[in-house]
Amino acid sequence: MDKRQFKDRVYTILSGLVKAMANPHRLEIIDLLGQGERSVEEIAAETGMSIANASQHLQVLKQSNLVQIKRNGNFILYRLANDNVYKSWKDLREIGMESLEEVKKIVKDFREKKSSFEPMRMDDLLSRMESSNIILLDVRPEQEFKAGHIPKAINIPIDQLPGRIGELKRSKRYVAYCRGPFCVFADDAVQFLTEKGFKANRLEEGYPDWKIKFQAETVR
Amino acid sequence: MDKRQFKDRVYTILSGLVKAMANPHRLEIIDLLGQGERSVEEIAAETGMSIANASQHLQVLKQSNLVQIKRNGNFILYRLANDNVYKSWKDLREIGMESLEEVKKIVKDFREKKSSFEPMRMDDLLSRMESSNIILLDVRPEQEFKAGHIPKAINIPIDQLPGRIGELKRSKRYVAYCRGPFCVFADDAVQFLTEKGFKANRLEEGYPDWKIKFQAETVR
DNA sequence: GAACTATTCAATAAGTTTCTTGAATAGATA
DNA sequence: TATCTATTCAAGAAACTTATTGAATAGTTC
Repeated sequence: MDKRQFKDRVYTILSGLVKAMANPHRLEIIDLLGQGERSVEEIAAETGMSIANASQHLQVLKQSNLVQIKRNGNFILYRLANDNVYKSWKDLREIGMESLEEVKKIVKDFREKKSSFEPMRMDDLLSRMESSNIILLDVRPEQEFKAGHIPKAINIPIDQLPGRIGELKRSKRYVAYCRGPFCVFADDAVQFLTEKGFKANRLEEGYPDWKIKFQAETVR
Repeated sequence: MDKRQFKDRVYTILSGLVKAMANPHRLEIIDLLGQGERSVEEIAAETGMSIANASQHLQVLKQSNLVQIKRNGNFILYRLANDNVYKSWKDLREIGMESLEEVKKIVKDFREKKSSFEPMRMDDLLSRMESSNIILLDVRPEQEFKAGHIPKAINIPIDQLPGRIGELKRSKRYVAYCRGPFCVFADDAVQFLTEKGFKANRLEEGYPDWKIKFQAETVR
């Protein structure tokens, strides 16, 4: 095998991997599976796709070794094959968030309606949490919180927030996080809390970002 | 704009970015541009493509904001738009190197003909260089070495190596590196040095990987 | 073992990507 | 201003990708 053949083969295989990610639905699936395993039905419901279409896209991801399956009763559960998959998605997402004006604008416009405060970055949060009166609020569904969360966070799922507002204190600043930058639970929480007179920001990143940043070694 | 519209738009734009990377030639171009800027002609020559085809692929990368251009005399020079682009490619590459058996096998088979020693990882290298008698050997063309290299490395371009073998000492161990894991200059160097009775390994990673790992702050 | 149910498969039509060829362009040099 | 040269554009054929539909499957539960 000569140099050119070697390169052609390697780059062709790797481009196959990239092609498997190169679809809006499949990116959304990868982002969702960053939360933990899901059945085809759940994936279809959360992403607004038909079941047959979700299944087809999941086959593409499976054939490229980006996801793996496990049977549980009547359901087949899909999960990301390893942490590198989410890490790659995160990097691609960050190119978009940092250098595509179009993405920046859409995200900014969408959030502007929900909050006048800037989102907080994870690096800032961790340094501020020590000394200040910040409370970290995980607004994902209970099951996801139980599967893993940022230390010291309290869990009030977004749909329970109106009923549990009494648990919160006006003297604190609340920083809400959820699944990632494109998850809107945190934006909804910030909007609701701000309207009720609380101090609230969203965290730019979500739980999976914290996990790959700080738990990489322990997870392996 | 509702939640679903917001997500559809963001994921569609980001998938456009991923699609722009989802081609073997374009991945090779990104990898090459990790070394520094290049003209269309140089890119075509180094990757074995026709000029028209290289140009067409460069247009795709440019339209997705992955590369930028600069005119220099008669030539148009292409370069990566920012460090995140190489970082994303690196992560995708690493999924392949770590979890695609097919990639692992091709790389292993190709290297086996060149060397019986395992490649050294960057993390190992840096800890060993202090105390041991390792010499780091950059076998890229002189111009690339001058544009940036790993500290303490000496530069002997692969095509000058046979003529300059007298500069090397048999008491040392030589660790050769070049552009990245799929660059074969280092493999050729290791093969040559081993045949001449020197102790030599290749470094798994290349210069751009060192750069984004250790120079990220200074470059920004 | 029968019935059930989540998931996959197969076929199709519309849209997209790729490479090749040869012509066109824009900018630099003389 | 004319010439030169690197790069881009345009057109077309072949090969992929995608969503939809309805049928098939495989594994579980009763």
